[in-house]
Amino acid sequence: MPDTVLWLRRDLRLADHPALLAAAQQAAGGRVLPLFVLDPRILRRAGPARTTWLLRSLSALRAATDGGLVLRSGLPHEVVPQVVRELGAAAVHVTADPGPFGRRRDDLVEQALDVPLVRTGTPYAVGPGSVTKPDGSPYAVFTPFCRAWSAHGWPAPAGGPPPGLRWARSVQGEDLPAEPAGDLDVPEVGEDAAHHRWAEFLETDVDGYADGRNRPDRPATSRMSAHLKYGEIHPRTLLADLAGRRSKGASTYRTELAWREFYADVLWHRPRSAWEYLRPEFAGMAYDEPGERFAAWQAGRTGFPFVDAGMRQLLGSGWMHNRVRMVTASFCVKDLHVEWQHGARHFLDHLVDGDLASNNHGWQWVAGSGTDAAPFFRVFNPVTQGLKFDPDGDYVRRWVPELRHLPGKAAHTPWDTEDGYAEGYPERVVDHAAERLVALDRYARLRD
DNA sequence: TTTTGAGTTGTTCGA
DNA sequence: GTCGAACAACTCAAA
Repeated sequence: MPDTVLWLRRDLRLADHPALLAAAQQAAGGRVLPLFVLDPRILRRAGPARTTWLLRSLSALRAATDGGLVLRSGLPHEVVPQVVRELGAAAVHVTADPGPFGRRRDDLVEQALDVPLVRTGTPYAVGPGSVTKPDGSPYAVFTPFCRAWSAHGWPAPAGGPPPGLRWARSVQGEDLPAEPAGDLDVPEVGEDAAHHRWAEFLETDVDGYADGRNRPDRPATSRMSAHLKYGEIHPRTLLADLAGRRSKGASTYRTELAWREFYADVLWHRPRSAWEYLRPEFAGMAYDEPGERFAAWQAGRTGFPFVDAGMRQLLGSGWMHNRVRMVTASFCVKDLHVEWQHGARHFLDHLVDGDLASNNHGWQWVAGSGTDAAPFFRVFNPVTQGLKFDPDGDYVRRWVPELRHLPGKAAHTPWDTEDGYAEGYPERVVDHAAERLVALDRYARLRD
C-alpha cells in the first residue's frame, strides 16, 4: 500500500478533483498526504488581497481535511522531493498548471523527483491547447474558439473524495503565516463558501445576467473569479449546473467561462504573451512614461468619478467590476497613453482574483494589441460609461466619499454642479476628448 | 481555390 | 431625441 502526495496549487478543494481521485486510487488502502508549498516567489508577487485569500482558503482546506493539510515553505523543487522522502511516497499527484510559470516549476520538480509526478486534469473545463483548428493550429479569434470549445465538450464533474480515504499524518507541517495587515473587505473564502455563493447566484441572478452583469451598482455578478482562481470550485461544476438552463443569462455566463478558457489557451500556445505584445508592431507606438497622472489613476484621483470609483474599489476590496475594469484600463491606455503592462501590473498587485491570462490578455484587448482585440477606434468615454451603467450614481458615491453630496447621476459630473468640488474631489487630470484624438492619431501613425 | 461575411463589451457626427 | 454610418485590418468558416 503505497502512500501518495497530493501537491495542491490552484485546486484548493476536495469535490470534483480528479487529481485527488488519482492520488487516492494509487494509494488504495494507503494514505494521501495533501501538501501545499508556500513558495516565496509567489507570495512576494501576490499582493495583500490575494495573500489574504490564499491563507484563508488554506485554513478552510486544512479544516476540511481534519488538519491533514501540510504546509511547507520553500522552493517546490526542494520541498516536494523532501516531503516525498519523509513519507516514502510512491508518487506525487497534481492538477496540471498550464501557465508559463507553472509549467517551468513543475518540470523542475519532476526532474528533482525520483518518483513520478502525475498530472491529472487542469483548472479548466477543456485543457489549454486541446481546442485547435482542423489543421492543428490555435484559434486567434474568440467566436470560432468558443464554438469549437463547446463542440469539444468536457467531462461531467468528478465525485467527492472516495469513502475510506485516509490522510497521511506522519509528516510535520508549518503553521499558517499571519495575514498581511490592512482592512481589506474580503468575502467568505473556501470551497464551502464558493458553493454557497454559486447556489445563491443560480437562484437570484443568473437569468438576468446578460444585462445585470454590466451594472457595477448592483450585486448582479457571480463573484466566482477568486474562487475559480484558487480552484475552490471547478468550472466543470459550474458548466454542469448551467447545462439545464436555457435563459439568455445562463448562455452569457457560459460565454464568460469560455473567455477564461480562451485566454488560458492563448497563453498556453504563446507563453510570452503575458507581458509582450501579441501584435508586435504595437511595441512601436508612441507611449508616455507613467508619471503623476498614472499615480493619480492608481490612487483613484483622476477627477473622472466612474474611473476613480473603480480604482478605489480595487484598492479597498481587492476586486473591481468587469465593466469598470474595461473603462479604467481604457483610461490608462488611451487617455494617459501609458503602456498596458504598467496597468496590468497594478491590477495584478491588487486583484484578489488576479489571473495572469485573463488579466493581461484583457489589457491587450483594451490596448488593441491582443489576439482578437478591440478595434483601435473603440475608446471608452469614462463619463458616458458611468451614466449608462451606473445611472443613479450609487456606485460612484459608494467608493468616492467626496461626491456623496451630489444626488443621483449628478455624481458623475461634479463640474456641472456649483458645489461639485466642495468636498475636495480632484479636478480632471486630462481633457478626454483631446486625449481620445491623440490616441487615435498615434494609432494612425503606427499604421502608416 | 477563392470569395464573402461576420466578428463581446463604443463613440461621434450628421441627417 | 433617434438613427445609421464611419471609424481598419485581419481571422476564420462557410459557400
